[in-house]
Amino acid sequence: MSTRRATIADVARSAGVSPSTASVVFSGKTPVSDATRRRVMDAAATLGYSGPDPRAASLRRGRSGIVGVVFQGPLGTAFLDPVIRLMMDGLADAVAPIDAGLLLLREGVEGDSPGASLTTAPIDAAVLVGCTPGMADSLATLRARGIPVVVVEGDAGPDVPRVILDNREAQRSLASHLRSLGHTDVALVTLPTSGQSDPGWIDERRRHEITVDVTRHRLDGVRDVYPDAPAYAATASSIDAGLAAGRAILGDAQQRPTAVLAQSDLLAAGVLRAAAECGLTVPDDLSVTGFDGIDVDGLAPSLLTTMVQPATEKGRAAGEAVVAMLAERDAPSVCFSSVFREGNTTAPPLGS
Amino acid sequence: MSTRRATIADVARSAGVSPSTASVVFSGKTPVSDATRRRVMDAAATLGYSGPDPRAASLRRGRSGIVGVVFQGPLGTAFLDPVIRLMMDGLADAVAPIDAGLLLLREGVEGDSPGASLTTAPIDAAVLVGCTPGMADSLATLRARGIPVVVVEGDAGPDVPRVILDNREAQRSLASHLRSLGHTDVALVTLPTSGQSDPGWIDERRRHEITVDVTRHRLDGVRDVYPDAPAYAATASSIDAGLAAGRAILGDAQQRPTAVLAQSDLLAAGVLRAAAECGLTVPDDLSVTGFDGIDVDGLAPSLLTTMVQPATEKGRAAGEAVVAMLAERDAPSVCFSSVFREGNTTAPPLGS
DNA sequence: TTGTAAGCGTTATCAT
DNA sequence: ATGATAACGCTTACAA
Repeated sequence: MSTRRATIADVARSAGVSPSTASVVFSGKTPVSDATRRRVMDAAATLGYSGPDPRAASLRRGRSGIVGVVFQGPLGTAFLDPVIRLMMDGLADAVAPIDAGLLLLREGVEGDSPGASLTTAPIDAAVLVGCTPGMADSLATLRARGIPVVVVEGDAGPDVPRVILDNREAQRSLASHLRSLGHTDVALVTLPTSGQSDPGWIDERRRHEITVDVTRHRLDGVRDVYPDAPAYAATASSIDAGLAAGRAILGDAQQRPTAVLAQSDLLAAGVLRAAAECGLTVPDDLSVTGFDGIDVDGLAPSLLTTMVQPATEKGRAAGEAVVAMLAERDAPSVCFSSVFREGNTTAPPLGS
Repeated sequence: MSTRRATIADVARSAGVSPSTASVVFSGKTPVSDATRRRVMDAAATLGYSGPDPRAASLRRGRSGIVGVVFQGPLGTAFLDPVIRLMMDGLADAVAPIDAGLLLLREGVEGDSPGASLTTAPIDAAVLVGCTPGMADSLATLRARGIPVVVVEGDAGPDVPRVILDNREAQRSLASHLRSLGHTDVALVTLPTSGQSDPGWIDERRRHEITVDVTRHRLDGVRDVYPDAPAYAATASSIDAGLAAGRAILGDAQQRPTAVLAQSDLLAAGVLRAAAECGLTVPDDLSVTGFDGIDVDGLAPSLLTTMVQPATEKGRAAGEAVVAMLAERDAPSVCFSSVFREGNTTAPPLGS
């Protein structure tokens, strides 16, 4: 019993066939006689050979079968967002046909690159998630390596296929819905305005410092209808962050809006809670809208009036773009539409 | 301008050095004179060479720098569990020093293996998450490939390092707490009893079909104190599943327990909601305990009485085990202890 | 259907 | 500090 693992050459020799034949038995790329196949498999079993070494195969093929998924924050944080989770499912689905795995990558930490994964990961393609401050760097790195990239919910220039949502229009629909109900005094809760941002009212200055596309576009959508609606930025897309924002918005009984537009369902759930704290009945005293159309665990029987976005589809589209690019085909950018869903959290303002 | 990408040999030639020297400039494994380094870097820049091809490097080195993380269900579902998310963070942390990436892998689908990722992924080690039905198969595959494995919350036999929790003892602490408060009539809500299971009461037969270690051990912990406590199995660890279970348990006003032990905080949050539906005040009319000690988004101001488990630490330990094994060192199994935390959801039963 | 041969791009070892 | 050389284990034209 030798110390080194058997190679396909060993198997071939032991089976009395050529290495190429043995290779083909495993890859199935060429017909092989049953007798030969059996001999090879037997030899493999005997030698404890469990198939071609993926490292060698990927060098030879020029492909690793791995797609990188690049996030900015801690992984656990990224997956807090239900939309991201759904997207991952769609992505996994779409790359399954080419048998690709998903490698979790964190965007280069600022300054140095200690664990320079982006520069050394054996990936065939990459999916950039979200429009992040470091995206430009990541993109440059990837491009230098000649690795195809697709961006989800971000803008990486004309040459990079993107998968996006009609954020502005969708958010505008929600605002229009409120206006048609008769609301004139609304406020909004936005997603974080930058990678690292404090909660608080968005003034003119801060308005111009919004680096997160999604946040800006949805804000614009509201402003299309309510140009002067005050906006409060949350620190994350979570119920707790929404609760905090809701308290800030609803705290002053003298100066309460009749409706709050939250930029995500999770935030809206928090606003709902804040409303309850303030003794407000939704939708009678206050209307609340969300965004995403996910199932917020534990929110029932409330059903948010929201825009349902095809999150899984977005991931699938990104995956399909990757597959296309790896097949040397063109990958078009795609923009998905969100669908209005009326729940039980919106109604005409009191006294209208 | 040739069509093929520059290799390290091209760079070396262009810089007037040997390939080995150029290689060393990039790997930093051996001192190189400043002048030489500069020449090589310049040549690389000129040729658009962005560093060694990871595929070739990994073949040569015998290492890919990738650690596989094996789940059973859809990725998005796995990440629903906050404990898993935290574990991923710890894991990512622990493998960062060896600059390893995390590859998401799904346990072989039943029967055939269409996208046979486990058999062909270029991974140096693998982390199996949870005790799943298919674990034995995955393990066999990995073992045949000679890939080191560590299991989190599962049992893969004596040779496989494991990272586990004192589930039974921890759950027993909670039960003891309730007993010491005076509760004699308790019920419990368990995690799913198998990969695919319906919700419902656990009878003697089903009791023996529990394939999920965590579920069984925590159940045992309760039974150590309350041998006859009825148990209701949830379909998932979520607020909604806990709500459903809570309704089943609390629905009959004539036959209500005075306390419910849920096997996860999310489930407990659902039970809390069910209690509210039934008009019960917690903890006066009903005591509820959780398990995990996570921050349930939106649960405040309720604070569950629960066992706080070091989820991130578990991931870190798994990562450290991987690092050890890759360094040919022994990786010990570790068992973490959970810490009792008294919240505001438990109290003596009414009239005691 | 099977065999021959030529790399894929690196890096480790051992000299110098 | 640098260079020559030999693998690493596999796949795929192409030939037979």
